Amino acid sequence: MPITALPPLDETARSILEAASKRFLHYGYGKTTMSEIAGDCNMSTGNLYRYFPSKLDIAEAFVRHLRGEQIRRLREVVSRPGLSTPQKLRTFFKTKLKLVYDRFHDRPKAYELSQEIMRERPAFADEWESAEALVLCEILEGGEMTGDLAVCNRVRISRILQDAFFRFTSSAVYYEGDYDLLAGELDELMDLVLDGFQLRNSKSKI
Amino acid sequence: MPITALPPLDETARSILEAASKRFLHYGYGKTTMSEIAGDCNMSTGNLYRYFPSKLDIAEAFVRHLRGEQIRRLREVVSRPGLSTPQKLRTFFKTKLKLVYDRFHDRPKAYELSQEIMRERPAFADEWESAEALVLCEILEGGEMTGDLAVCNRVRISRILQDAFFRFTSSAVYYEGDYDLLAGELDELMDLVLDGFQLRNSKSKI
DNA sequence: TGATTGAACACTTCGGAAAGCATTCACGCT
DNA sequence: AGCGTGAATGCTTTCCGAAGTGTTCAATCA
Repeated sequence: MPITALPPLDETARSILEAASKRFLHYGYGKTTMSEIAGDCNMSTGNLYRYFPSKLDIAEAFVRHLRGEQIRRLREVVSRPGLSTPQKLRTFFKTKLKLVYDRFHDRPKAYELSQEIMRERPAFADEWESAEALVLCEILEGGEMTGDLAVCNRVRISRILQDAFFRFTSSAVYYEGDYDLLAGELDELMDLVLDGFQLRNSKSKI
Repeated sequence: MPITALPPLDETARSILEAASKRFLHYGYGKTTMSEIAGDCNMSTGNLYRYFPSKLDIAEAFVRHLRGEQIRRLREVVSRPGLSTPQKLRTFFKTKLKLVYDRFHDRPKAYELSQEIMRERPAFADEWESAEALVLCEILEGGEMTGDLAVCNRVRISRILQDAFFRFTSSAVYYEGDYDLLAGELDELMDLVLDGFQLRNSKSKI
């Protein structure tokens, strides 16, 4: 099930989500209260619970939305015509770096919200990693078909790639790191990884 | 200047450091007071400041000692005779994974102390990364000389390798990850990286 | 004179009471 | 029945005075 497959929300639920999202983005999760959300929607706090099991679930729905957009974006840049498999892999991770970096720097509340959810709902973090891995798998599959890449255990290799580029997609670094520096290192690591793939491909063709 | 080059400490300073270390390991940094350390050394709190500028500096001296041991250990396993350059690289990162993993799991106070210092003294974290990079550079240099490796910008490649294996040496993962799982992924990533090096080496020989 | 002391100072942490919050539920309203 | 309410509940956060702690320094010691 793709991460973007949200259960459809009725109109009331959507207005709750919208009101909550605005406050989450502006004031942060902790500084937003259920009564404020209820007030924005002209309803009582009790009624919110008819539509969402808890405050955290409202936040999760919102983050799910944000993440869905990210996945869509990654899929989009990667499926642009004329890109070779190596170019796709590079684009994938560079786009991800840029997305996380930008979000961290100019939408700090959204960033903080994601962190919050990931801590409280580890399963959601896993789901998200899998959704990304799926996009990687598709790139690898494309590479195998065009002969750009040796046949491999795609699921496993996706995981290994996620490990390899973890530094550029984890938040730990963004306090210290300047974007161009990170992007430069990402490029060089990608060069090395692609050389690895190239060797495997030429070997497998013998 | 290697990380192990500590300014020599006079006897009083050493006894302070020893007393403090015991308490840090047993009770943690926060739960250890200057008066306790002073009491252990049969002196007044004021006198501690003749030997260390602050409590944090005592802790730093201790962590510096621990880290020095780690570097020594890494250097040792890597310089065992009969190891090829690829084997050295693999051993380096697997040892580091094991060191961090073990410390996190069975010496939590020592781990917490390191984290504390790294947060308060980012410069120390950099120094530590550089000290490790130096060991990597030496491995790469050895590889170039024996022809196992193409000539490269060793400092840069060391950095890239640190990036690539960041996930296995950062702490973020140890909450979730089981050791064998991590070690398995590390091995596969190393396979890929080594394939990359091999391609570069064969190319450069043409 | 250089090492050492311990009281003084400013800052942080702590504990318990008060306020605020997410969540529930018995009850209207339509 | 289904939508909605708002007071009641129990948990968490916030205050704020008191105790504790890192650091300094004028005085003492050897």
